[in-house]
Amino acid sequence: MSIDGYDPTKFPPFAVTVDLVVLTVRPPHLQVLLVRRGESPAKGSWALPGGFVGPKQDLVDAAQFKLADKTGIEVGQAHLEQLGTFGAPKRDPRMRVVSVAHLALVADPPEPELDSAAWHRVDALSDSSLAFDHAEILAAGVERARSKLEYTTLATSFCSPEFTIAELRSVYEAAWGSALDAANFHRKVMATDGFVEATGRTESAGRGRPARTFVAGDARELHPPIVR
Amino acid sequence: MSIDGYDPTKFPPFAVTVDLVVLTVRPPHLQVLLVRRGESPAKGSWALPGGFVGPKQDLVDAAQFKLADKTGIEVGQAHLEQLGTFGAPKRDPRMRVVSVAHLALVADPPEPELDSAAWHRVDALSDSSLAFDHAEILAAGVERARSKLEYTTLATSFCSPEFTIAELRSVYEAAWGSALDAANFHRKVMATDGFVEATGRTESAGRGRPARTFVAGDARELHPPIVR
DNA sequence: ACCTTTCTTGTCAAGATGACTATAAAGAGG
DNA sequence: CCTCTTTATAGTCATCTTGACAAGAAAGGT
Repeated sequence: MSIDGYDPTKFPPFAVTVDLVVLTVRPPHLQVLLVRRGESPAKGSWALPGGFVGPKQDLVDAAQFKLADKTGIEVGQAHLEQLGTFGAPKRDPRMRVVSVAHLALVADPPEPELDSAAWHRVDALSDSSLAFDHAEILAAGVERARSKLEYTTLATSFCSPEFTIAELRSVYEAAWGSALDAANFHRKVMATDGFVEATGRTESAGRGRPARTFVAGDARELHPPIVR
Repeated sequence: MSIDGYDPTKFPPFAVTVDLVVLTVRPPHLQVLLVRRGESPAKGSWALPGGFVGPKQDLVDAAQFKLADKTGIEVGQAHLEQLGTFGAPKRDPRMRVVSVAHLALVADPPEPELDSAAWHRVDALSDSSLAFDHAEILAAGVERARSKLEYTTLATSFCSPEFTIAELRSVYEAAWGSALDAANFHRKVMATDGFVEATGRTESAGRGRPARTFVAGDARELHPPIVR
């Protein structure tokens, strides 16, 4: 090893993968996309979608590719960010695998084509039902999403392009698992410049007064935050 | 590749390293520990300390080890967290290297023993003066630290075990580069349960009324946050 | 026509914030 | 020893934000 500890010509062998925590909201539930493993180890149990990073592939590109593969969602249709890297020596029993986990937030996803993939309620999963350390990764993803709802405008990523304030509120309620006061939420959202922009149209949800519809604004951070 | 995209027995070859963003506050400046590269590429330029992850070494252990190696700071003496993973295909010209960056916050560090390591003011570094993509990693670390000061009690990690409110305030001022109202800061800190705990002692800084000293409390999050 | 439902606006008291003033407790210098 | 300067800490007050709730608006159901 060089004095810098940085001579990659003699490196220990690692495999690098991406794993995806793909979240969506179907009120009143927060859901995650899981795939059933077809091979050992942990054959038959549910796992996060993931795969190898190609030799010349950027990390986020690998995640984009896997997301499109599993959900049909293309670049720009979903929010995608790096979540964290999980590389405990024994996390995969076969060899040393370092997984760069990514968090994806999607709106109105189609049902998965494959039987081996399905949406699961986050609050109905037990830790032991996921393969490898995926329960830990999922927990990190859910906590990241929950906290980013507080101080960013990311909630709009869970909504269709055009949405009502009530739909936006249902995102918060599903993610946080608690009810918010509709009037105060409305006031708060409207008071934040660039969070949402009115379309001028309305949408009737069947019963009750029709709601005005909005599109996402260009603000990315919330000052002040929406508190849990 | 298996149907899961997860057969690590035929993996593309990656090197995995850890890089460290080690920050400290020497009022009124936020400083970062850099090492001068002794080898090509980028020989002679400054870089973040880092090194290989051992074949059976956990990521955070590799970071701990490097931190102790460069600063003499042992486990538990500093805050250490994973920052993010940087793996662009050409970030190292020699081969594919994925670096798991970590953020360390230390108090009162000793001067580095080696000439090849030194503390640098964060606000006096130009992007082009750092090797590889280390300017990007440093920027991510600084932004993480700045924002965590807002909503966590991490500022105490930059202080000696026993500190005054003014010292705590100087951490915020150094990190954010702006002055805070001493009276309001004092009120805010004292109003937050578990942020600091009084020792009963005082400490004279030469001139002015001596300040009461405190130790870090057991709270980890700030409700409400201290706003920038 | 009336009730129910949902969206939206308004009210009000309590709490938090920012700017500022005032007092306390030390050292410095005559 | 007595003021001046400096820093720490306490207090004041107008303004802003919040949470709880009431009330009006606009639809569908019966």
